[in-house]
Amino acid sequence: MSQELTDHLQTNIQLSEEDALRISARFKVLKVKKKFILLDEGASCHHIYFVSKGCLRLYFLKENGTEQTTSFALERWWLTDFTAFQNQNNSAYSIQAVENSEVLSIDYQGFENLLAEFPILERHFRIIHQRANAAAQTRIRVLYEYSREHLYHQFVLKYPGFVQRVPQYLLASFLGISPEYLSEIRKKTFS
Amino acid sequence: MSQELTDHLQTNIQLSEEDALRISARFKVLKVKKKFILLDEGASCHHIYFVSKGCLRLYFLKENGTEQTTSFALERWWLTDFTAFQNQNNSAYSIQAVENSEVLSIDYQGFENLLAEFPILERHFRIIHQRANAAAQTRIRVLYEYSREHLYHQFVLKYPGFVQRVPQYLLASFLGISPEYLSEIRKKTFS
DNA sequence: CGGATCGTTGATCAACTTCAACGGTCGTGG
DNA sequence: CCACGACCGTTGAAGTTGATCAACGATCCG
Repeated sequence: MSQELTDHLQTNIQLSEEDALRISARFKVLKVKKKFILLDEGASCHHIYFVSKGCLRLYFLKENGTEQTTSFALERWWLTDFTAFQNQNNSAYSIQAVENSEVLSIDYQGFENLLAEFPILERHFRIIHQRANAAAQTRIRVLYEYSREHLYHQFVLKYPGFVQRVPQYLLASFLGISPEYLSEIRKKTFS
Repeated sequence: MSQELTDHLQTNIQLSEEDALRISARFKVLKVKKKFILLDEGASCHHIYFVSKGCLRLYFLKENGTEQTTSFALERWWLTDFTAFQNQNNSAYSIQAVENSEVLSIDYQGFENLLAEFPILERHFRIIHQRANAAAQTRIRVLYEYSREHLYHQFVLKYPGFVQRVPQYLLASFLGISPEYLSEIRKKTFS
């Protein structure tokens, strides 16, 4: 039973406390330590995850062997490899805990059942996904619009607290730059 | 009344022909010529668009004055600046017809009313948006994973017919490269 | 036919990567 | 609690990728 999930469920729709609890009970609670791997690239992706505490990251292995982080998920974010989840095939990404975290998970069938039993949730997830889409549009835009250096400065301005929470090499990976270059950028900034 | 829309609406949900027609009737039909601008950057974004025939593009103006295309929408795709649409404020993008097109549009309030009257549509759009999210995840991934040159080759392989439909400078813009560099890539390819 | 737009070419330049090396720090086992 | 090793961040040199600018040829359309 997670307070974060029941709160979250009630943000977009009218849902009784009872129903919120009944829904919340369908999720499995995972308490994971920093660096724990929830989903391994190549494994079948049956679950969707909700972060109730902590932080996860989604990443994959590039041809040159380095890890490329494509997203972080903080409290109250949903995360999975949506392509694999929908099509019920193997994941092209891994998911790892960046901090000690509490994560709720539900598998594909459980999720479908939930939507069938509580059709009001269709609206909730329609809104969640529509917003995620808006965010993705913006994300793609800034990748086109700005230099990597500018991207770093923007990120620090936008998420000042978050920069402290992740090691620098993960931030570099997320921004799509080498740790060395990020180091150079930071040096420039402070001098 | 658009055959494309009624067909599209019936792909994810059970919907009677009558209801499909009744829904479809709420959309305004726009027949636009190539290069016609449906939405102008900075204008208020009240509508969401469904492409029934032809092709649209979403783009914005970069600081250096060049246009950056971030997506194309082909038949049966939904398109808008989702951030602006949701929040009912001004658009950060423009939308232009790439070819002579037929487009259906509905404004924010009309869309909300439709969802209220036909709640089954929540499911339809939940699925549409979930899929769009999966696509965005993949899009972001390839932007990180591959060189611009590789991106071009992949694109040609994946959408061989589409490359013929758009002028080369728009393709370059979408790939995030200069027309000159695209020209160079093509030269290398054929020699 | 004439003008504007589009694609190409080559030269120079900026952004960012790669590699190798070094110093600091953190956590773990003795 | 200390010592050691692994990992992390930094530095500098050399190399790549792709942008920018200017000029020219081709093509499309009125």
